[in-house]
Amino acid sequence: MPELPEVEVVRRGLDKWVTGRTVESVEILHSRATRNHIAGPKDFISRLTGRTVAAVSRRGKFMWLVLDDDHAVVTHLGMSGQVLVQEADAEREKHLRIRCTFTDGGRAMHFVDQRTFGGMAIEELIEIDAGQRLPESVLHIARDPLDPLFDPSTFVDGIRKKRTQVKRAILDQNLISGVGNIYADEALWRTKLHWATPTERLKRPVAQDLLGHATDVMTEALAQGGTSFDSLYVNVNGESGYFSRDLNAYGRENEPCVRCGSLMVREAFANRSSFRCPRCQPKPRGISLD
DNA sequence: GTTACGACCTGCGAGC
DNA sequence: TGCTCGCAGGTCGTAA
Repeated sequence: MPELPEVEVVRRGLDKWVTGRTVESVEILHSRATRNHIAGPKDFISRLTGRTVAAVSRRGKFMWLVLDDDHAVVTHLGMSGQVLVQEADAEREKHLRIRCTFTDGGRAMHFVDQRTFGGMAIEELIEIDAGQRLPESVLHIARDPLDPLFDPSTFVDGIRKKRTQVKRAILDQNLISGVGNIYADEALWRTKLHWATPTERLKRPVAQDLLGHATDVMTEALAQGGTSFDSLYVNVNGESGYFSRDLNAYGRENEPCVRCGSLMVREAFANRSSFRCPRCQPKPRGISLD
């Protein structure tokens, strides 16, 4: 889980270290890392070699290196992806998948991914409204709450029209992007909502409250360099963030709720885990979870 | 059109 | 000690 704050930390690091530099060589060490580049690894290498990085952009958990030819290197970290900026002679990581060097002979860019859910692909940039350009594979992703053009009313109307559980809704990247399992649990805890609350029962103020808490928790996490449970979540220099210390729900099974003291519980949710306080976030009336 | 769910993938820890 | 199994979970394709 790299979610929005962790991806933004990486984007800022890449913007600092890679923007303005020209790619000298590209090495692909695991073909799965470029599986979304339909034309194949050789085409990926030939398209990227010699190109200059003009900027680094992001929407939700997707980020992309804007190239000087109206294309972009779309990057998703998946569950365990890292983009590191390493000294050219640094020792290679065990799970190094893609390596780029630059013509200035400075630090190289390493895409490292243990579980290979992440990857890179080169796509054409497409002009959308507000003069923004997005890669095609990102067009369906909703704006994230840190986007200046994010429209809260679109989210509130959208979630109330859905017919699903509230946690499924806020994990839906077509409705709101950037939220993953960790920040979904934190936002629900702050809003005192059970994860299975039907979206059609959400009153407008509650939906607004949920959005506010989701935005707050991700903004706070970003200020601390993101959340880190282990060495998988790091910035481009390989350093971890500190927000895990401030989590109130995620990963706190059998620990006292910091609000009421009840023991937090972990429950199965959509092939993953969900953490909640049984007192602050009671099961909605009339809902069966069997 | 919308929602739910399985598959993908690897490292780690628990249990035997 | 070594093996098996469950778990972690973001996205996509498919089924309902």
